[in-house]
Amino acid sequence: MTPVTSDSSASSEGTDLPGQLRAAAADVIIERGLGAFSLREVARRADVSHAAPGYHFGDMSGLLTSLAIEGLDTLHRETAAAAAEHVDPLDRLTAVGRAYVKVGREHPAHMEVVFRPDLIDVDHPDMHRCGAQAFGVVLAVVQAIADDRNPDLDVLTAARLCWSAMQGLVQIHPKLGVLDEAMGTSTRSLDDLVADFTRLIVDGIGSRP
Amino acid sequence: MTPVTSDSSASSEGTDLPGQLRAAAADVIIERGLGAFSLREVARRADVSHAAPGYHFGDMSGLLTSLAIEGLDTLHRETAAAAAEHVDPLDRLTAVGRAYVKVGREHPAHMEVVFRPDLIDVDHPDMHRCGAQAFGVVLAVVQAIADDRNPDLDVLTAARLCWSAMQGLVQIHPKLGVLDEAMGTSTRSLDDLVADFTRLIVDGIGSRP
DNA sequence: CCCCACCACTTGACGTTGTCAACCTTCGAC
DNA sequence: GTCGAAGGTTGACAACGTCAAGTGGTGGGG
Repeated sequence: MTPVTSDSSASSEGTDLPGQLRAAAADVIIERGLGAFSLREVARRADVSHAAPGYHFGDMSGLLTSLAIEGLDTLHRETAAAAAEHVDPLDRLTAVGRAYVKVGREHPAHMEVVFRPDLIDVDHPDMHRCGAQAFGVVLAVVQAIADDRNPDLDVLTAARLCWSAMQGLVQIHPKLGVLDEAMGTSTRSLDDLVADFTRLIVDGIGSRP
Repeated sequence: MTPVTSDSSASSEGTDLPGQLRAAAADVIIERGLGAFSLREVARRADVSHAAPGYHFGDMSGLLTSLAIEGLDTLHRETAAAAAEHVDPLDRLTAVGRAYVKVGREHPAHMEVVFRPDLIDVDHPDMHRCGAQAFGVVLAVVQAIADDRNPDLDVLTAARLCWSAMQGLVQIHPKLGVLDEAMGTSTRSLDDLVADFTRLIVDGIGSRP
């Protein structure tokens, strides 16, 4: 019945319905939020019948998983490109962090869906592949820092920390904002927070002078 | 019509329907996941009519918000209690981190809902209050570290980093697990990762000897 | 004793949703 | 000219969230 291919192979242009459905899905998520997401609304925006998304992606999880894979892929490409623009290891780490939150800002629907195991199929092979590629970028940058200044560093753990801090930041940044205005503390932009975090992670918060 | 009180005031015991509904909701989330959450299933488990949850909490967002507030409250109490058990600032930071992931492990439904602005009402006053209290614990511990070893530390930013890292860890830990077995790297438990992260955050990943 | 208002639900209904079977329609191969 | 598949559409179904209206019990005033 349903092919469940989710191919993005629309050779030239114009009639890539899976792609249009992904784009419409991202729009719906941005405008209405993931809580009010609906396949039928996606179909309506793409001007196809209500069952067309199901035909191409099997079910809702299939469509959202496809979106998540796209998100992980651009995350990989953007962070890799940002890292390649700098030679100093610390500059590279900061650039990767900035690229991370930039992807979160420019493709909020994609990034919102990446870490939602209840909505997507986390065992999809492409999820594994793209996730490992993206993590590889962080790993390489941290390795460069270790080579440059701290040969004894546990690179794997440090890379995990960097990823956790960036993802945590993207997730709780809005909440930090309201917390700030409730406590009267100064609000900082995402980019500034990335720079702050990078410096703190590198230097340590308890560095004895 | 609907009271939308969501009071947890069931004086003695036995007939605290809002509390039973919260408990049932947590069970549903744990067993079926947030994606398959349904008010009617909650009502079924509490053995009440399908509209009872709506009567007490207004709508689905009301029930989930109530759950999130409960989660933030136990997060606040558990981390504060853990911090009080140690005097050395570093031990306290590690203990707070462990308490954070412990709450995430023992009350997964509550913690899963805390950072889902699309499902809950993030502007609920109790959300602000409990969130600020919980953040206050982290802030105090980081302040102690600053007093002890690094008077120049930007305490607010450092506390934000700690919270982001912990929350990011809770969120992406399952993904790290599958990444590990895909890359052949060693898998670490959540508690071990907390200890690793704490040490790295304190010492810095680029600490020149 | 009666009545009335209120609380804590229940009942019933409506519109929307995800999913699935069945059905068209176009198109290239044989 | 017929076949078969690709790429959808149509129709149906059960489950869902939400809301208006109804119901039983309880407590207090007259």
